[in-house]
Amino acid sequence: MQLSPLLQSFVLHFGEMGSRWGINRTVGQMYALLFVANKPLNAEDISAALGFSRSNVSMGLKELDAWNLIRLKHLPGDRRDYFTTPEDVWEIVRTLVEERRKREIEPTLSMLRDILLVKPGSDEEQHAQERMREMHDLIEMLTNWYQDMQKMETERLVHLLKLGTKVYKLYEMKDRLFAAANDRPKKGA
Amino acid sequence: MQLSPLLQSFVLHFGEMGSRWGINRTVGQMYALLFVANKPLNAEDISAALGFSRSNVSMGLKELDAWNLIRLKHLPGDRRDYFTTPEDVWEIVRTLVEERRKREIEPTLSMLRDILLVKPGSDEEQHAQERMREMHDLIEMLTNWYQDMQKMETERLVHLLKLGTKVYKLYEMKDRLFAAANDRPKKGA
DNA sequence: CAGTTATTTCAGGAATTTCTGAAATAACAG
DNA sequence: CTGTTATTTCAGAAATTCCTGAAATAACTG
Repeated sequence: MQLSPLLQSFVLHFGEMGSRWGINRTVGQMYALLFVANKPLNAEDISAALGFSRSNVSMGLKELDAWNLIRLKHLPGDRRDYFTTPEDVWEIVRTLVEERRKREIEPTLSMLRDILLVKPGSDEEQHAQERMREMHDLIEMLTNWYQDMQKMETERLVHLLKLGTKVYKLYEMKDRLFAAANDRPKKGA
Repeated sequence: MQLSPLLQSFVLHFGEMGSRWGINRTVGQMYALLFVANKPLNAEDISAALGFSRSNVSMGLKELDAWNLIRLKHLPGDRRDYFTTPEDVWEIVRTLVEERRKREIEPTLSMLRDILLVKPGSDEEQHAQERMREMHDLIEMLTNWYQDMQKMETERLVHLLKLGTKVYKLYEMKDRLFAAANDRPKKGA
């Protein structure tokens, strides 16, 4: 099977991008292919379309499954495994972020917390701990924020993102209004 | 020069993390070291502390400089180059995100836009384009949102992040209030 | 059960990335 | 200009990551 040039360039680009983000190039290509495919694909399809060995495809799919990024399907009367990506692109992004949080961010926070418990033995160590504290607090703030957002349905999240900083200006306005109201003497007080 | 175990574990951890995010392990370690150091370091210091060859340090610093992640300093009466990371951790994160946006996100958006201009030659291609459109729109929305946020001063940004979804609930409340007001018949209408 | 098809595993070869030492360049001092 | 010190460059060695083919396993079928 030969990919059309249109699919080809998409697939190759995502292979490259993957490799810049710590994802194996061929796994990136496999995912790109599954993402744009208009039907579930089996390992043989992928192998043929991308020209990788069957075993490489098997390992790639295992990897993608471990990241919870693909869905296994079965076609009636066919015992091969077919795969798709989730329909919803937002779900894909959420899964990616969530997995990286679990695998990389949490261990990092935990390492930082451990080191911060050690009593510094020198000025150098004390300064290092101050820096690590700053890093810890920043990462924690961002992940807390993300987990808060994570709960929203896509619709609302999109709305909120489109508002951008506008929503904050409104918030400041509210604060000013209340401040003004509190300046006025209350009836009967 | 030998690193204290406290610094050692931080530096090694960040080397590992770097490599999972597409950053060379030794470059990650160099950055971690510069980040926690209580004074500017020169290439020789780094080389000695981490046990890398002088030339590897030179290339690593060049790389970090290309990412705009380090600052060059000079000490009076010393013609060697000394380096630090920016004081502000938020600035570091912003620079990282901004550089990746320029290097990876923008080319991806541009590739997607190009492909989306091609007239689909089959159902397969048409479906692929629909998926790419979804991806394009999502990435564009996230980067637009980020660039909006990017403009805020750190203080305000932190405040907004801490509010999380609360700010959105307030926004919805405002909408409901206005809706209620509009339901009431207007005087003289 | 034997035969067939689908999938996985994994040792080691291939490809890529990273790192080094030696040499080149640069920048200054006397 | 010569000598000294700092930095960069780069070819190839070293290390790591990736990929494959062969064999094993698994899951069905008649």
